[in-house]
Amino acid sequence: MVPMIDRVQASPTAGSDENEEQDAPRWRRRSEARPGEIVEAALDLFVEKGFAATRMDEIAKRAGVTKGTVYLYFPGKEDLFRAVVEEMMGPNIEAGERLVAEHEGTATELIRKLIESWWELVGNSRVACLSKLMTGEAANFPELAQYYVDHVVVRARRIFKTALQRGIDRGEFRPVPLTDTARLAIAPLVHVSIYKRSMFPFDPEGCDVESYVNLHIDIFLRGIAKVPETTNDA
Amino acid sequence: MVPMIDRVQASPTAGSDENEEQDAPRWRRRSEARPGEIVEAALDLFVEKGFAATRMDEIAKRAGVTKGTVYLYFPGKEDLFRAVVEEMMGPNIEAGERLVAEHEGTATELIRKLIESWWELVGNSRVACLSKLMTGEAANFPELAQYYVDHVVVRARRIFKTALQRGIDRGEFRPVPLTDTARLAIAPLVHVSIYKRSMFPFDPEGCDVESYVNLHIDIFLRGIAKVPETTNDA
Amino acid sequence: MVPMIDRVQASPTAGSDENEEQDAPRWRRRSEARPGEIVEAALDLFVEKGFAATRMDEIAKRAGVTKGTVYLYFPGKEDLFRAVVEEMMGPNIEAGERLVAEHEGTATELIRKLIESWWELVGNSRVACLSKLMTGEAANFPELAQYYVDHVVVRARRIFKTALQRGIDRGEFRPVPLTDTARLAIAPLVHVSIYKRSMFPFDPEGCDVESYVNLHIDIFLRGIAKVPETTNDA
Amino acid sequence: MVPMIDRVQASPTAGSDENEEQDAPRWRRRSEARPGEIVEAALDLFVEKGFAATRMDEIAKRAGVTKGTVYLYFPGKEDLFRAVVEEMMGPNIEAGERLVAEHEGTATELIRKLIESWWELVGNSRVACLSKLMTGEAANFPELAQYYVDHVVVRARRIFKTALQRGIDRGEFRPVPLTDTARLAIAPLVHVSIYKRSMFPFDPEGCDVESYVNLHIDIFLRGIAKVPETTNDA
DNA sequence: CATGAATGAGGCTTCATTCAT
DNA sequence: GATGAATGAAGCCTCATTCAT
Repeated sequence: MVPMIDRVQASPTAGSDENEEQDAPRWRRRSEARPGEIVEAALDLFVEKGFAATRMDEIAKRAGVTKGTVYLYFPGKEDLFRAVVEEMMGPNIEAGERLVAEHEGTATELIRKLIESWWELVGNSRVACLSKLMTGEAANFPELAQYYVDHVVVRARRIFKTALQRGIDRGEFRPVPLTDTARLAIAPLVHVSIYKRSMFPFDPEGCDVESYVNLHIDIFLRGIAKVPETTNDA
Repeated sequence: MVPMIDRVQASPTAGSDENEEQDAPRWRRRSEARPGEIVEAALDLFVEKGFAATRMDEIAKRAGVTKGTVYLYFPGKEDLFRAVVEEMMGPNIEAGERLVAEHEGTATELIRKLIESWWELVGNSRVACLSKLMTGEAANFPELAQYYVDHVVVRARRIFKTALQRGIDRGEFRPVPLTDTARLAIAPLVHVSIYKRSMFPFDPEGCDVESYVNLHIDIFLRGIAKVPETTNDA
Repeated sequence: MVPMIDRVQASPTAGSDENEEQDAPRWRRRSEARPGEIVEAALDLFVEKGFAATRMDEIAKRAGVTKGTVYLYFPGKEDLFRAVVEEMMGPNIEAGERLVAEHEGTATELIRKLIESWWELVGNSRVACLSKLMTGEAANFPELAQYYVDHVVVRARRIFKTALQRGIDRGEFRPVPLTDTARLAIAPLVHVSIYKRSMFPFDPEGCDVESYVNLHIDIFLRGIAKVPETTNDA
Repeated sequence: MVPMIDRVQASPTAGSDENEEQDAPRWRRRSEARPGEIVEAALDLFVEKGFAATRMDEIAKRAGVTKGTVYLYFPGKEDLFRAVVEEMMGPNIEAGERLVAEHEGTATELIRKLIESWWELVGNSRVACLSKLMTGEAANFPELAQYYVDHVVVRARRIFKTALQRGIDRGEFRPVPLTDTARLAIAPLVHVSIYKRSMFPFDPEGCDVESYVNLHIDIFLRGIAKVPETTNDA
């Protein structure tokens, strides 16, 4: 039983009015924070090991509680999983949508900004875990997969399609097919955020994601840029 | 590719060691084929549902045998998993390596050929499942992940790095950083082959992978092409 | 009977030790009533669902308190069960014993009175629950079962045996075997009070217990009555 | 692990072709008998301790198998319970129905025969356990209780009602209310068969059920017999 | 006193694995 | 070889019990 340690790591900002001294009471009432901590712990483990390979005990221990406590807040393992997914699928897409709506300037700049802020807001945060999670569990949770595709994947793609269309209209981009091009704008980002959470520790060639993303922006924008005469023959 | 199954069912006369006489069963399972069928079945299920969520019963049933039979060929579930992974990580990289070694012509052409044949040989076949499989199970099978990264990921990347270097040397490509650019050449391919086995059934916007891959080649090659004067400011 | 509950809610001014001042709560639960309410709630549920299938939460909720409170009054679930049983096995037999001791008149009248008053005092009240409870839990609480048999069953049977003996002595009844006849006098009563708490809700043919009991008295008394010459040959 | 002993006790007639010598194989294939043995074991324990208080391990051990084996034949504990109940509610009522249909002779004789054969066929066998079982679990398995009442209780009562009506028509019996009288004919039988499985071990006054049943027949038949002039006023 | 969050032993159930046939 | 009944360790979940507030 190491609740203190875990708890301290999980909520470093919690406030210093408790657990400062004395002889370790078995537990402490903190009901408001609990569900959140549990979801966090569950997210980490589900992403790392998958749904089936994650034991409820592990989740509980990482959240600084015991098995039974998890069941005070979630009816079962699947419900916890759903809660994790739903929690992550919150308001993150909206930022991108606002960016597109409010942008004034070239579409080139907009695309650059979208990719950069996607990485900042999403790719780097725990929300990016969602990609890996859903990729692994789509077959086991079809209705969640559907929801994820509809509310995250397609929506994110639409943002890029809008920006691309604007660029084409303004004469900045070649007339590229919107859907697949949007996919190609996003694919390297999603891929790297999945990769980061799976193969990365084993890859001997390190990767500075920042540079990687910038390189992607560079190549991608050049790749779709309007040119006077065709340089390549494809 | 499913070679074992095809061979066994499609060419009943091939192995002449035991079906030569008697009352003509149309074909007879050759016992040597068994492990192959089991590995095939296991691959499908592991890829679809993950290692932990796949039951030995299912694998056996899909392979057309009973649970006990699986244990005649594989000491345990983990061993079967390793066998699956190892079977897939076979000779597929070599084709690419030969392509690079033997290619005569522009690097642009080489890159195009590499991507196209990657898709044909790998991305389209069950070997591409490996990406999804390893992505999901890396944390649970670290030594396999390490092996996979070393023998597949890094090696594939090296092929592209070689081709890129050649293009830079010949003045076809801008001087791009090799590793990340190689990653960006591959990322959309791996991503789509993973996506195809997870979210695809839920994506309302269909995807013609052929066009997608060609579009990727097009944008990518333009993106790294040498240009007389800078078109974009990045 | 539910005396505790009635008293508490019906006489808010009774205990003047704590509700004398302030903003007039209409009534206030007197802490002495608590254990009684809990026992009542527990009885209901134990009888309905059995000991093992009854949760402490349910008992607490039905008693209007929380789980923790139950443990202020009873050390554990088994202790609560024992308390329930002991509470019910109180002074109810004595009424019958007094009836027999004080009765002046025919034994026929006495038997009739015993059965009628048994139904009024016992069969109709929650004490009759005890039959069902002990029947179901005898194997799980042997020492309680023993106590119950000794102090309730055998004692009740003795009452009837005494009455029967008196009737035989006075020439009202045939010389019947005392023990089994006493059993036969009681069996339909116990049976109906158990039945009422289990199958009754499912029985499409309703049952007016009053008539049933009177019919039993009638048939039973005719059945043991002394007759000049045998009508039946058994 | 003591499977042999249990198995030997559970099926003494099984046949001597096995387990005679040698070094005790861990288990032996006997799939046809298994479900029956498990139901038997489950019945015993459910009757003795109730559904909730009976552990699957116990059932398994008494059936001479292990926990997991039970789940090869029954999907879960509740299903096993249902199977037990349904198994017992088989063809036992029909014997009574045939008896009534085929009887030629006095209604008095018929009633006597019904009660006697009820005890032989039902009261004495494991089927009588059903009464205790359903009495205890009615609230927890309402649909089973309903089924039981409809197919056993009401049907058995109808048999007696028919016999009573015949006796009244033939002038053997007084005009008694059919339903309640039928109940009174059965109540002592059901009660004793429940009692036998709960309080009996604790009752210091032994009970020869044979005599008890005969006494019941005697008193009951005298009680409903037609008499020249009314002796009692009820 | 009363609360209810937290605990953890114990039961139900699954499933990888074994082994007599 | 192949089978599938049987096993039993391990995971999910419940709920009697504890205890800081």
